[in-house]
Amino acid sequence: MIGFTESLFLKSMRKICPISDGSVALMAARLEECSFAKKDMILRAGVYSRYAWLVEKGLIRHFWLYDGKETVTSFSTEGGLIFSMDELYYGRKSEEFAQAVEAVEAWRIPLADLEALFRENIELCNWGRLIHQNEYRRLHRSHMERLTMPAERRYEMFRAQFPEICSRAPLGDIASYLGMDPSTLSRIRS
Amino acid sequence: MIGFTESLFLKSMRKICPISDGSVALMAARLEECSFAKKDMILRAGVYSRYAWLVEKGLIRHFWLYDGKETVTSFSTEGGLIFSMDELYYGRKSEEFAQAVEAVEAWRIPLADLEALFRENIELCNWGRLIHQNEYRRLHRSHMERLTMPAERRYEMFRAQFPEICSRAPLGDIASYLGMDPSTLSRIRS
DNA sequence: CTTTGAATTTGACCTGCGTCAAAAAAGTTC
DNA sequence: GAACTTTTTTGACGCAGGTCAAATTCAAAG
Repeated sequence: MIGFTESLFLKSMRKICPISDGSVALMAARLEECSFAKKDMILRAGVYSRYAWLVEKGLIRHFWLYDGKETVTSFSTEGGLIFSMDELYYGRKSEEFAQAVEAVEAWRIPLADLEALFRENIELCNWGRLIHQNEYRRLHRSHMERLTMPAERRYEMFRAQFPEICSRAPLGDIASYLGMDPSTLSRIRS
Repeated sequence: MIGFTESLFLKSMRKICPISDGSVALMAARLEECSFAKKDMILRAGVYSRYAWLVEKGLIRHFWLYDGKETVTSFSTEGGLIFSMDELYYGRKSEEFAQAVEAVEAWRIPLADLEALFRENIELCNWGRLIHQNEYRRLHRSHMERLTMPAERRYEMFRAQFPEICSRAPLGDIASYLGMDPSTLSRIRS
């Protein structure tokens, strides 16, 4: 894999907010390359992971297991940050799974190091805050769409906002994310 | 109204994380008492509000207006912080309304001052972060419930988690929050 | 290639919940 | 407390979308 300095990941970090070379170096010093094959679990519910992953390539789906049924809560792709919020913020075991849908290349960083970087470096701290805020907005919007729009319209919205994911993720996962049956989504698509 | 130092609001702040008397004083210096009658709008979509409100007493509902239809997104009560995330984080006009359901007593603080407090004071900053995280969790959970549970179960969950709001808010608002028809909730209740 | 299992499509049927409407109850205003 | 508004309850009915199941296409592994 290419170095962090030339990575797609760093590019997308810098699209969000300014990060000086010094801050990049601080971060890069903690990173370790790693990769996952299709279907590998990156996070598991009921387990401490101790790491966060910066996604350079690939597609990940996040889901809940509830009453034996999977519910997809979000997707991550190039530029995404994978971690268990339960663990980073509350020191609890994760309630969510994260699984590679496509093969994934990433850097991993110990959660404790990430936390320290956030605490000590204002640029990285702001980056973390902005990631969190954007995630909140996505969820809020998706919740509203679920409450106010019929299935077909929800799919259109999704396609408009995430065309890339729409073509890369399997139908079943998208249907689950949108809160509808796979058969319903299949019918909508035709 | 009583002083901020003896307020319920401060008590509930300190339940979330430690706040020294010094930080309290910093905050108190910026506060101004204010109140709202039942049905008063505290935030309006399409408008800059310039303030945040610390709720000492009363009940507020937050909602979206979409296609002429209101959708309740959350409730705030004693100890809650009311502000437009669109404005504080993105400098944009609010997309949400906030309206007093019961008469409200609160302190208001200019958004710019709140931002400065967050930026400069680590205790207040952490308090802000925690509020935000809790809000995210609530939304996440509520979204999952909507995706995975039938109407009746969703109401039970709501009642278990927010018994207070459940008895104070009108049926119509709770139904909207839970994403069901008022008539459905009325039937569930009996 | 062939096999085997998973994902998607398609059809027939069914049901939870929304819609519409009207009556009853509760709250507001003068 | 009478007139009016708003909220809640109740009933009849319909449909979007779920469930079940079988057929088909796709993908991975040997």
